[in-house]
Amino acid sequence: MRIGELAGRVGVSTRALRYYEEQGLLRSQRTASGQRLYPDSSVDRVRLIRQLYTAGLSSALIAVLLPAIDARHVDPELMGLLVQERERIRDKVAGLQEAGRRLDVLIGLAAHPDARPCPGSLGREESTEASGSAAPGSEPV
Amino acid sequence: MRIGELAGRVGVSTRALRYYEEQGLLRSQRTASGQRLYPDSSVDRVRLIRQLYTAGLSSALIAVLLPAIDARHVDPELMGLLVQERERIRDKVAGLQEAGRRLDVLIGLAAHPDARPCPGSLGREESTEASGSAAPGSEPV
DNA sequence: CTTGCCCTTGACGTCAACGTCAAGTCCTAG
DNA sequence: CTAGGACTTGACGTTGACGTCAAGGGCAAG
Repeated sequence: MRIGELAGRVGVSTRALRYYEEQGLLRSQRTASGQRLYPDSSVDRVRLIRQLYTAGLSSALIAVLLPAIDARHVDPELMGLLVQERERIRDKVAGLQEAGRRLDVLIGLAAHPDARPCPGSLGREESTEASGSAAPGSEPV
Repeated sequence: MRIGELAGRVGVSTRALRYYEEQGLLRSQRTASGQRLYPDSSVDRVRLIRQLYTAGLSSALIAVLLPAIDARHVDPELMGLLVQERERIRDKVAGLQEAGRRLDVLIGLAAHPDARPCPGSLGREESTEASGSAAPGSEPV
């Protein structure tokens, strides 16, 4: 298939596909006149690329990752990056879930305006400071 | 405290703190000479801002969100954005976890090079296509 | 008074993943 | 043959959250 059809199937722009190729993430055959031709497998391939992008991986890392996925083999120097990136993803998930709970509290607040939310579930948790020297009132946020 | 101390405590740059103020996320008192002064509570405040940022929320949304958090009340027009953003976070978490599992497979692959990974756990899942018209060999990726 | 560090505003730079426009080529339908 | 849509490369624009540099003021120690 040509680039427009692939773009339409996956739901990305043709610009993006050319960009992926430029970054070494995607290859293509060419017709005699220079137009790109893709096999059907490119659909899944681009979906995988998108998935890695949305996981926050950079083009450079994806570029070294894809051959490892294809060969089902990682060499040790890549291994470090992989473990490190895995940890980053874990942290990111935790942060997202934490923020998600915050939003849930706010959303539930509107649904049940009477039920008081758990203290500290909306920020400023450890307010255990008995701040004595501050002039009360007129304190900024 | 002044801006440098706040930055040091939270672990962000002074530039970031001024940027937050510029975006309406953070306020400060000023000394007679114009230097910013923050109460201790700003430490938690900035941590909360960082958390919302890392959750992928924009400055604009955080700017309308923070007063709602403070007042523990959301008005209906904000409510829509909130639910929408909640859904976006949920999707993002799912995408991240999926990519995390992919990385886990690769990592485990290096640890146990013999155990064969589950088919499809490394991309190109539904390869159930018996592609008949493709010339075998010399097909691009 | 000077040294030195912290602070101020203003303005321009950065980076990544594309969007967008330009000028020309390819190809299919009628 | 011609219209028009799909394609090519090249190059510049965009966006958000800051980084960084410039030029100057504030302030405690020696």
